[in-house]
Amino acid sequence: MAKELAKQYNPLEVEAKWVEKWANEPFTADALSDKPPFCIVIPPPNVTGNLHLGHAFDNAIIDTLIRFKRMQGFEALFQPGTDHAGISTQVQVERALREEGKSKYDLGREQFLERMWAWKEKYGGIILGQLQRLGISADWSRTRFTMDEGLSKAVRKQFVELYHKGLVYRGERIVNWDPVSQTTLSELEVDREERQGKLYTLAYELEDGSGAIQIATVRPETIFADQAIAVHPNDERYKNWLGKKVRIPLTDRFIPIITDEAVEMDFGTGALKITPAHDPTDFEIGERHNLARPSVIDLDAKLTGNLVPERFRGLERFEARKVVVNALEEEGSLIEAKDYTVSLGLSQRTKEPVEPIVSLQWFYNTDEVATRILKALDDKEISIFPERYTKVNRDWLEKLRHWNISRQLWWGHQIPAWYDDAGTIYVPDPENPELDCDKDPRYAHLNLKQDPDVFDTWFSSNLWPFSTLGWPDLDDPFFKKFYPTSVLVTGYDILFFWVARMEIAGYEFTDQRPFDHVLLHGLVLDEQGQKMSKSKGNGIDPLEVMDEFGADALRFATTYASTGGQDIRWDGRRVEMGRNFNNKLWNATRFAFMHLESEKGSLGLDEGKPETLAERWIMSRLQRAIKAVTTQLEAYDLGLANRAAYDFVWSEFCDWYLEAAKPALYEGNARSRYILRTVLIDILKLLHPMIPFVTSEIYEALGFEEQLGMANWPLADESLIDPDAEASFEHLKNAVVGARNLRAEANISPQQSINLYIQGAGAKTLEENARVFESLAKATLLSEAPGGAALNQVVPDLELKLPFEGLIDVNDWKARQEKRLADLRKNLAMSEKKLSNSKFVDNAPAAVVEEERRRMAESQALISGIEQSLKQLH
RNA sequence: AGGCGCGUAGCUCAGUGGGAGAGCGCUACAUUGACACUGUAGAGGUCGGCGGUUCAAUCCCGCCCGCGCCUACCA
Repeated sequence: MAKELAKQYNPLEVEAKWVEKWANEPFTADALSDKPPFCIVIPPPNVTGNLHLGHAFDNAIIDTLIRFKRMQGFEALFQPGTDHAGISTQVQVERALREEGKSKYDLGREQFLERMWAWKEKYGGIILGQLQRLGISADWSRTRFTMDEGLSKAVRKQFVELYHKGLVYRGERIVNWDPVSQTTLSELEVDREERQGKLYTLAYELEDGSGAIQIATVRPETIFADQAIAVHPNDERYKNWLGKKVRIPLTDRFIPIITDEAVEMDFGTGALKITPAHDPTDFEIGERHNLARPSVIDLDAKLTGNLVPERFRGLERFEARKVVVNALEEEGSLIEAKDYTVSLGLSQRTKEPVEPIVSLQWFYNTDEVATRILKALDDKEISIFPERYTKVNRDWLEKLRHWNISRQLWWGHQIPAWYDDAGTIYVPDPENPELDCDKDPRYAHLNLKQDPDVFDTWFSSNLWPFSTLGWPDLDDPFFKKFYPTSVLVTGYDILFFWVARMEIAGYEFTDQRPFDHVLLHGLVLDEQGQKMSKSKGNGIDPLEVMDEFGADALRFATTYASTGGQDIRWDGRRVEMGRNFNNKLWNATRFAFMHLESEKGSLGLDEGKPETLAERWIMSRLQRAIKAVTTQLEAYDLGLANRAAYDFVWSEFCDWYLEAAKPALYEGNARSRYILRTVLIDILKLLHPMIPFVTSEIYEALGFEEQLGMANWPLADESLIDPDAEASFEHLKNAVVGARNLRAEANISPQQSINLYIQGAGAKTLEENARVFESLAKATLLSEAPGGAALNQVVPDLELKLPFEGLIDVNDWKARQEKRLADLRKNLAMSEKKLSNSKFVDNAPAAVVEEERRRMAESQALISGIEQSLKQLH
């Protein structure tokens, strides 16, 4: 087992080796095993995307949980895959085409899709390779893609069944149109942004010449599609005008004045122009009053149609606004134009202002299933971490609108609906959903054309937790074993987009929750606390980070920063912290190996119980660390688990145990070597889910054939928890720190050994562990108090005397002691005040009162000790 | 307009109803046989402000100030 380990840990070499191993021999899951299942499906990244920090963060968390559970004895499945990501993928290919001077229409649908698939083949594997670089233990033999055959069947089944249940329907509704990508968008794909605009007040003259009604609008270019002017039914100002007709400015068309409760009386003039085809609110008002909804804006966002005076036709909407406003001013219909902040809807993908248009689209009515999910959330069928997001989830479900599931794209699942010449809809039968209607003999006499549109991408990724496991094949062993999945881990920003829609699909199609738990984490922000985005160019490339510091360092930073669903401001110092820690672990291992080598092949270890104080202490502390890390990982508190492990390894194992064990180890003590090895192995196990590479490498170097990821998670042995040893070791530490402090005060060089006399209640422990103490403090214990000049150091239960004749800055030393005294006296006063307060003594728990008494005694002892040593100075 | 989160050491952040912690940075030492991606000893905070509950508040409650995010059909 002896291995030469480099003095400094080199993650690149080590990680490359394990990346290859885990890619070629992935952690496969056995659907038929007896072990309890634990499954997490990956939030599928865009198939042609590149790894960014959000992915790295998310997958590091997932993999930490997966590896932890696998070691705990669960049959763990990390289900990987990618998403076809309709718009953003198609946009990429169209951009490439444009560089060739072509459009998708030049190629036609079939050829264009061939290009899309070629693109997918070329770039589709990149992000998975990048995820492998992170060391995630996904079952790569089960990689899925939303447009795989099986998953496509699932989507088709979803649509067909919903259609026959009457839950998806085709209807004319107002939708968000992106004139650039030429498709509709769901509410969630539209970002709201505040923009500086104008609020125009326009006068509409009454037909009878008795005056004019004034309305306020930010979109004067849409007046040509106006169908009415609406006022609030209670609005006294307009009572006498109801039913009268007014003329639309710049035209000779007249529209009625109606009432509707949606109108806000105190906004603007209290009168609202109703343009059903170009505004969602107006559309609803129009529906209530059976208004027509003529459109005056086409799909390229240009003014169009007979209602538009000829001189305005063909103008782009924003250009049209300027021209129309000028004309209104000339006509005298423009009363006022004041600055106004408008909330504008922008396409998430193209950043173009969205145009509300009336259009024939497919909608999914989720009202009923939403009610069911709300109950499930109340019943805790699904638990969300952090808990507060449950309410956010609920609020969204409560005011769900019907979901527009059709997209005017070519890349995706084409809608399996056909129309005959009369426009009648044909959808496959639920019993035979794969049979296209135009191939169905029953319809052979008809001229059927398939709907050219595809489904919203989320209308396939909502099935992900079960479509990846084999659904709709209910007998698929993976579906049976791993569904419902255990935890869904993702950023809170896609709670609505994806999580809620998986809940919908899960209850609709599998009649149960798709996951037991949802773990939502924060977003990774840049150093300034801004969201990272391509357009801002403020992104950090995780691949560069891994190349410089190692994937383990990045993963360390990730779990370290993962607390309570809080956003994470990027701070490279956390990665350095991880790198330094990995190096520390590596070097502690190098040290351990010096004492674990054996020429004869046998390690010659004494597998006994811990005996010395240091051994009892470290074994006790180890049990506590095991309990802490386990509990915190189980509670998804990765940040706390990380800290518990870090502190134990660095501040206890390295700083104290290794140093305390040195005398025995250098003598070759067989039990010390055994304890050292035991603790090291458990440390590797505790750290492995967070930093899998370095721990796997060391574990292998220790001579284990089975890789660490398959090893058993350590169980705390309560019998090894030893409060006496912990208290005694505390004395030892206090004494060592006190001695080092004395040395520093006296300006004695670290190489020079010192003599020390120690008295007090803790002195016995030190005498019993003289060798360890002398080694740690580089001191020799004196059996008698020194007669001459000495420097004193008082610590709890101990007083140290350092015989000292040399020169020191007495005033400096005195000043420090005085400051310490002042602090202690303050503490003492506080303790006295509390203990003399009968309410405190009566009400506080006995243990707290007892602790206060102990503290008071300690303060008193320390004060008198320090006072004495100050006196002796004179 | 509602909802949520945040405000703790110079910086980035943990944390708890019973005298506040980490990493980095800073000061001073140190290259003894794991590690300078290191060790040792230090300095540094009235835990945003004001009230309340409590024997006890940085932590619970209320109000206020600042920052951020998410929802919303005021044109």
